[in-house]
Amino acid sequence: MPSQTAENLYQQLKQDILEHKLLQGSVLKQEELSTRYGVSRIPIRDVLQRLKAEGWLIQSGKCGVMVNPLTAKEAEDLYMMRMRLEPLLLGYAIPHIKHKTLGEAADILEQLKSKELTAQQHGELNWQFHTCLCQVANRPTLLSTIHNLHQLCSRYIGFHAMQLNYLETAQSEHIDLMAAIKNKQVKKAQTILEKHIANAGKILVDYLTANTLSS
Amino acid sequence: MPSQTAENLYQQLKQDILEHKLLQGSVLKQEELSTRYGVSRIPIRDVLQRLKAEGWLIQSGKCGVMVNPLTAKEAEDLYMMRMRLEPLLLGYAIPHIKHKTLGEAADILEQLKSKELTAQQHGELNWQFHTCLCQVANRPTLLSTIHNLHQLCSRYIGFHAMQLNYLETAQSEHIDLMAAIKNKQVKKAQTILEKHIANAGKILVDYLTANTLSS
DNA sequence: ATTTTTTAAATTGTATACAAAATGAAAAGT
DNA sequence: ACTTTTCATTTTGTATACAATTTAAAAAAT
Repeated sequence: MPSQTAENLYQQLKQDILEHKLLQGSVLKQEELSTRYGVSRIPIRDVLQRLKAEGWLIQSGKCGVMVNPLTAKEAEDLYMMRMRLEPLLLGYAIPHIKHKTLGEAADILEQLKSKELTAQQHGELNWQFHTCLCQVANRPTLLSTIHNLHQLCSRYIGFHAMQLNYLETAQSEHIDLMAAIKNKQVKKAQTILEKHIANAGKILVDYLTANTLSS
Repeated sequence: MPSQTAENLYQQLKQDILEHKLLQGSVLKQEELSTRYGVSRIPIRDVLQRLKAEGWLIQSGKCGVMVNPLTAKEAEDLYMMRMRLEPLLLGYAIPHIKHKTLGEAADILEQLKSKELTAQQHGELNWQFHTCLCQVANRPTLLSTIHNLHQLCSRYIGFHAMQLNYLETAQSEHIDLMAAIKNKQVKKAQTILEKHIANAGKILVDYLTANTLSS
């Protein structure tokens, strides 16, 4: 096993980036992280490599890594990709979705109604909703790519109050989506999902550009 | 800098996977790699983490990594993703493509005609052709995702003689693509590219399933 | 004043060494 | 014969220590 502590370290660092405890654009020193998380530099290095490959960190200068700054452009790219990939996965999944799975999805949707969710909780539930529906697709490569995109997107969600009015529309789109899936209307479900992601992306990108968070 | 030797090690390992010097499905031991490449286990670990995140290696059992086996399913996923993402990037790029860039692309296309190319050389040229056209899009996030997909695909290209008849059709599609780009016909260029990738993917997947390389 | 060069501090890269865990084979039990 | 348990071996995980590189700050030169 990648050793429970190493896995924890990975999750912890990611969460700290999500919660802006590690600020975007800040350069991370291995020694610093080492003392911060109470481990030596080797497990830190392992995690840094992974997070760099996943897009959480980027190279800073000749050596050194920094927390990938949030930009409207990256947000747009991430949503554009999700918009094109998630319907594909859903298409594979639908033929294998059983009533039981739909029930589970509905449950998660219910939990998503709560207004008392942190950004991570919201992101986590949202991902559970999608995985719940898509795990039966049995497409590990596609799934892991999409999972990574989702995670990176969650950095942007909950950046400010922005998500409040977004949640309203999202909920009704999710319900439409569930209905189409139940009726095995693949094309229709894919279109709904595509538009759903496009909407969310547009709201986000507009917000980010309006707040001139660099382009 | 990620130290020239570490970067070399990364490239070397990738190439050895491409050339089947490290066999698909084989479990890699850190110590073994350490002696094989003449470095200690630390740089090996760094590279393993990265290759795992990029999809070259996967977890094997509780600990240990193995060379991700080639499957028709993965190939299909990779091509499906490229099919949906590359036209998007091309769309961003076309408005910024100048005559000079088109000339460079044509040069690369010329080199691609050669029948005396190894699988990697072919893959490298193919990527140069696409990057050459798409770098002006100025979309780093999208580009790096696509780059990774390309690299993973190159494991499948040149798996056998299969690519011979593929190359013929690819060449003419590339020419059509160039023409559409020159005339700034964004939609048309995107459609050509999408179909081009779909074709290549279909040929590959059919070949792989026919040769019953697990599904 | 501005640029270049030098130089010292900080930081990463790597090796060695040891601890913890996992693997696999032998032994014991059923 | 087959399963379970035990135990030795292998392999990974981590810490410490040192070398090489990079950074940036001070000094020198234009």
